[in-house]
Amino acid sequence: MYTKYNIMIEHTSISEPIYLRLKEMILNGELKQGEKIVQEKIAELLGVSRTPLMKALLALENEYLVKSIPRRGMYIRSWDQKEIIDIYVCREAIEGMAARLLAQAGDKTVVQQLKDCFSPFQNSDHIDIDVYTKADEKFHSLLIKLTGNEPLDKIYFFGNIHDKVIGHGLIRPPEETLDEHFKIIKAIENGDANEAEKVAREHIKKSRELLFDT
Amino acid sequence: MYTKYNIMIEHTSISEPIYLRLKEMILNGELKQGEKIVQEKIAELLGVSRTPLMKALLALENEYLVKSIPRRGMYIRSWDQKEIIDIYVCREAIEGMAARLLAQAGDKTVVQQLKDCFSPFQNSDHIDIDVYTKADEKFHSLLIKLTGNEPLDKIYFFGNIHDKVIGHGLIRPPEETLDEHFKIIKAIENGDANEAEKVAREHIKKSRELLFDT
DNA sequence: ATATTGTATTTTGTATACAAAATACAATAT
DNA sequence: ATATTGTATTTTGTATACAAAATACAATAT
Repeated sequence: MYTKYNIMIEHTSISEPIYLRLKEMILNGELKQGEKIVQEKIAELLGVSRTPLMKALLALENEYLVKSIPRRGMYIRSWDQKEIIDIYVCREAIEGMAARLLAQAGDKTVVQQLKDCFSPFQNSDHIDIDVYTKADEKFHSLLIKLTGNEPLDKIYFFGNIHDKVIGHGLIRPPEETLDEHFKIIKAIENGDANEAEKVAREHIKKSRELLFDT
Repeated sequence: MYTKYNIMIEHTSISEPIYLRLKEMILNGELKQGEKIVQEKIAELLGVSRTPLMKALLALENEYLVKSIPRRGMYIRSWDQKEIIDIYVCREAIEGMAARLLAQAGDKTVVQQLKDCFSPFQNSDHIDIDVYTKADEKFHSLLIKLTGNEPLDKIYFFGNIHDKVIGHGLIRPPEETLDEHFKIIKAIENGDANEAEKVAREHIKKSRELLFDT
């Protein structure tokens, strides 16, 4: 037990750091898929009470990372093949629309930021997979964020699940996807909304089709 | 105050009825946009404590109906013009994809259910606006639900905001939209995925453009 | 008259107590 | 040996207490 109410001044509420820690624990596998979250246990582990923990868990439930069964408890979510495909279909719709919006907006700084994600790999003969994976994640979340459409960003919580599902790797090699990324950026730069949406969608679709041999 | 723990056996938790009641209160205007939710007040009004109320409020926050400002409180959300447009853009992406999926699925019962929404109005010379509004809401939520894509349904919480925003009416007259609805259904029936997505999108887009003269 | 400060009141965020439900597991019956 | 019942233990859902932060508002200074 610790002295009440006189520590922790770095944040507005402890729910937030709890939320972040739990998310980290889920994504890096400290908490395993299907595992039950016994509230008292996790609360003690994190040195907090159940109230802010519950708040964090509800937020994670909304992001599809935690599943609650009433009166039974909260569980780390696991995804079967159908759910993963369904999530990729959502991504296809969301990212496609994002690419369209960016193409319509015609903002040079947007194009620059997207290019910056991949410039380190452009003339490199060996691409470090871990670095590229990070860049890829960055690119996809940036694509949504840069639209400035807050609701669109809010419904794009699938990015997290993505790299959890495929186990910290890539579905397809950088040689293949790097070019697709540039095609998306190019279409945005050209202000070709239809093309931007089309290639953004195909990019996601190809990965989905390769995840399982659909 | 009421006797503890021995009433209310019709549901697994009281958060749920609280959630439903609050949602109703927000949508029918009992709670006004921008209004602060003083937890103790609402909890007393509903005859519950702050704990399950908070749970309900967090769920509503995730649906964009409530906005939380840390340490300040929870407020009924209000939407400015940009947000409403952004929400319609999301709907365009989601409903467009839903129509595509249904067209690909080629399920006759799906088509029938969609037709059933509007069959009462087909040969009628006078359409009751309230009845038609209900049918319209039903159609749009059904379009998503029938895909069987749970994540897609989860991110489609904008339907609520829709009729809140426009004040329980319709943006465009039934004469205009009824035909569009049938066009969407027809494309789904024909299994024409591209056409289905296209007309579903145009349908939303037209309404968006009419909401404000964009 | 307006701005500033200080105090009282309200409200939030968190911890905790406790009843009811769920679960574990031993004792008993088949 | 397996199934069933009953009891003990664990865990959840809810209410509530209390500190700290936010707010309201009166008293004082400019």
